[in-house]
Amino acid sequence: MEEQYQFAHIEAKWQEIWRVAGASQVAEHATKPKFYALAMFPYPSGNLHMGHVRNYSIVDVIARFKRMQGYNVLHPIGWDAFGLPAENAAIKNQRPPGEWTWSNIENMKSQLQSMGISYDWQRELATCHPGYYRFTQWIFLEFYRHGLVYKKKAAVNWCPSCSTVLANEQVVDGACERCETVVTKKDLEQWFFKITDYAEALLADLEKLPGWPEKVKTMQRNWIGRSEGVEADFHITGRSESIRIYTTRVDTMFGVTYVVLAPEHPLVRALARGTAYEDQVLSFIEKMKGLNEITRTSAETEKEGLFIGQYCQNPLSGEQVPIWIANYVLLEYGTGAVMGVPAHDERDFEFARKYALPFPTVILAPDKPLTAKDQELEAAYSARGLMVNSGEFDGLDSEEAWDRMADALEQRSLGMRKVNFRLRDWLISRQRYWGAPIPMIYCATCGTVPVPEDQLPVLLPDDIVFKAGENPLTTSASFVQTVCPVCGAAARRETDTMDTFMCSSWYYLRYTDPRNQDLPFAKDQVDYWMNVDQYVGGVEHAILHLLYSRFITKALRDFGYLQIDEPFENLLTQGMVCMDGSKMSKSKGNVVSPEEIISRFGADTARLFILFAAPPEKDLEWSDQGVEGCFRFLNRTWRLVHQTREAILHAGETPGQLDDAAREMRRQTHVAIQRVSNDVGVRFNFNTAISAIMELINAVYHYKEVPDASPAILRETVEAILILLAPFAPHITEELWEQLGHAGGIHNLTWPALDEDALKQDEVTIVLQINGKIRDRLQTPADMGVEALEAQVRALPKIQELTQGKTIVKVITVPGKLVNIVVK
RNA sequence: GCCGAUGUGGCGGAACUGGCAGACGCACGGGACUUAAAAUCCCGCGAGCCCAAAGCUCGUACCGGUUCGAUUCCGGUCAUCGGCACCA
Repeated sequence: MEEQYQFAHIEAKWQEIWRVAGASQVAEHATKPKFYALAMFPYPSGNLHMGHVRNYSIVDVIARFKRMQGYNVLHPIGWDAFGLPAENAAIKNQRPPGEWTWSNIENMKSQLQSMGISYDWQRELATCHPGYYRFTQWIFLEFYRHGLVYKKKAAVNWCPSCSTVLANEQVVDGACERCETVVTKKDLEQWFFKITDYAEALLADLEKLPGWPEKVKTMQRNWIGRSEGVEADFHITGRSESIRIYTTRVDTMFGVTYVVLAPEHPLVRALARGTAYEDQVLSFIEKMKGLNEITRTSAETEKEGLFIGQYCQNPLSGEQVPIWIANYVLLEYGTGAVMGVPAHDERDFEFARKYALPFPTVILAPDKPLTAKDQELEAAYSARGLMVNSGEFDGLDSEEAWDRMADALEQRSLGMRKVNFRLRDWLISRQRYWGAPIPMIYCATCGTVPVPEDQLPVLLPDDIVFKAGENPLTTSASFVQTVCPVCGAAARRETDTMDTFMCSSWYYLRYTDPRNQDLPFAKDQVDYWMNVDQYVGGVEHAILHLLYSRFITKALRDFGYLQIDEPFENLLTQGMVCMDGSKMSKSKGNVVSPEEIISRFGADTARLFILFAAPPEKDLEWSDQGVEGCFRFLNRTWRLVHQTREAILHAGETPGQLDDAAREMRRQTHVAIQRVSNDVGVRFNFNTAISAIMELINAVYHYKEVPDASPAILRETVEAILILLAPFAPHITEELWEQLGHAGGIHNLTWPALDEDALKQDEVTIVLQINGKIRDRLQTPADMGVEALEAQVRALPKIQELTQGKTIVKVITVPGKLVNIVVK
């Protein structure tokens, strides 16, 4: 009776052996090419979920494959350990957030280890460890030193439920991306990172990332939102000030019939002061303040506005136009003021129709007759066309007029070309405890003073009170009260902590030198390992994490700490793990726990299924039966080795003379080597790689029953199966490799080389078509010439019958594949 | 509204450069083994015409085009998903 596949025993055995041996530890290497494989590090929520399993299985296959190909592979893991859930748990349990976090890390670490992933555990890091966040603070200070951090009072996004501010990127559909509470606006003094200084570079360098999915690059482009336009001054009639507007359609400037300011625009109150309009204006402003962000900025909200009693002058036409305020103009974008061109802008059109403002046409559609009356317009015309009613610019094409009018404004010093971005500066302050404290001190005499580098880290205090709705750091007297590093007087510490995205924007750099006590990373190490050759994670980070990381990398490069322009060479965004058509989530109750699957079938089965069920970038539908199928496959592999083991152990070194069946078996082995190498190494289609191995197993099951099956060929095939399968199912293959009498470990082998000669076939099947429709098939020698083949095909009775009475127009022959006879 | 992606059997998916549509797996059906069941092994499995076979016809969301030949290329339509959305 043959031995059973005891996955639990085998997996525990090899995990211990690998752990003791430090099997995946790496250091810089003088000659081997390096490869940096990275999965987005997890938040220590407490338990691994299937999304993690998928993410880490994908990267592990890549890492193991690259190792076998001779690369020096860095494959690290760590914990994105700061954040709100720990703090909420602290409030609930009245225990410190660190306690919750570290015990979660411990638990998830053992779950991760049960998956048999080839991490270099020596490099493990956690962002909540003082040895790490010390350098998060260090980076903050570097940015401060270089003028890329500033503090300003602004109307910021506030999540009432999380009681903290949020970055623009963390507001999704007007709600908090974490808890989905509707975000409000609050005027607060906050710390910002000047990501907008890098807007142009962040946009332009997307071109340097051919290894990124187009989808992610498009999302970043949209988020950065570059637009080319003109700023122009409309002089306010009877006053000294001007209103500066921003427009991308300077060519429509002769069609301006009003100018609109955002209600919050600083000029508004001044312009209304003491006029008959003042009361109305003030109450309109109040009304706008009361609206939440979603209704305020939604395109569906009806446009609403108010004339404020003043006029200004069109800088090009000289015309007087009324000044309005309206809800659809945003203070934060451009100059907070726009010109209204109802005939050529959809929004202005809607607004003008509501308030009976005129809409003169200044650009004619190419096919539109000049007779069309302005008031009969049914919609704004926003495309290019012929300039009319535009003074000296009449008759020009609108695109040419754009440049001429911009020139005219610049010459008269009434305006200038301006590039605008939708991207705003990154708000990094958080009114929370469980994050890296912002290393700044407020002194009554010296002002805002950075904490000196040698005083880092600014440690999180323990003497705090956790209460909902309050920043816990403000309750720690020992933390708040400090001395000024400049003058030594009593001073107050900054009590805000940093956005956790700050911590996760540089962790991939720390892995290259994780225990450095003096610097976030040493130059030679970071230069050796960076950049990340393959990064894998969920598409939900397309903007937040991936944009911030690119920014931090570029800035650190400019400070002289890095040589790279971009952190992540290749990016793979994996799909979600779904069940019953929707993403597995606790709230939907459709979760399958990795722990349960691993205990029932083993880690190898779990890994294999999650890689086999779908290509990595697509969503994956969970199937319990599919898991069982993969388990069956591994059992089949196990039995195959045990059934052929005796023959293999006694096989001679050389196969000798091969018969047809042996040659065909050998061919199939090398077809599989070719396919798996390409699918894993080039295409990242792990599902088809696994299919190819399954096919090879099916083939050898038949071959081993053939009389006189060659033991040497059996050995080559079975060993190839194990090696090809090793990156996917590391434990079972390691065990079976040992059982076949090999020492030294399957994962230390070199990836099998392809024997091109073995792929050659003596005979091939040729498809015979008439007018493109398949009529027959023909076995021919593989090396048959085109003419001989065509002659043979024409002579076939079936082909003769089908072409009888018709004229053969031409014959198309694809050697080794098909012959198509075109008849009339 | 704009941008991007996707659409193939009962299901997950394959077909890499325009050349045998449906590999591989799941489910299902049949058979072998077994006292029996499980496990395992073998065979079948897009639809229609047909008792069946041989054979023929249709078939990759829909309509059309290019081509000897289209799941693949081009134009249009529809549907689903994702991102952005009063950004001037």
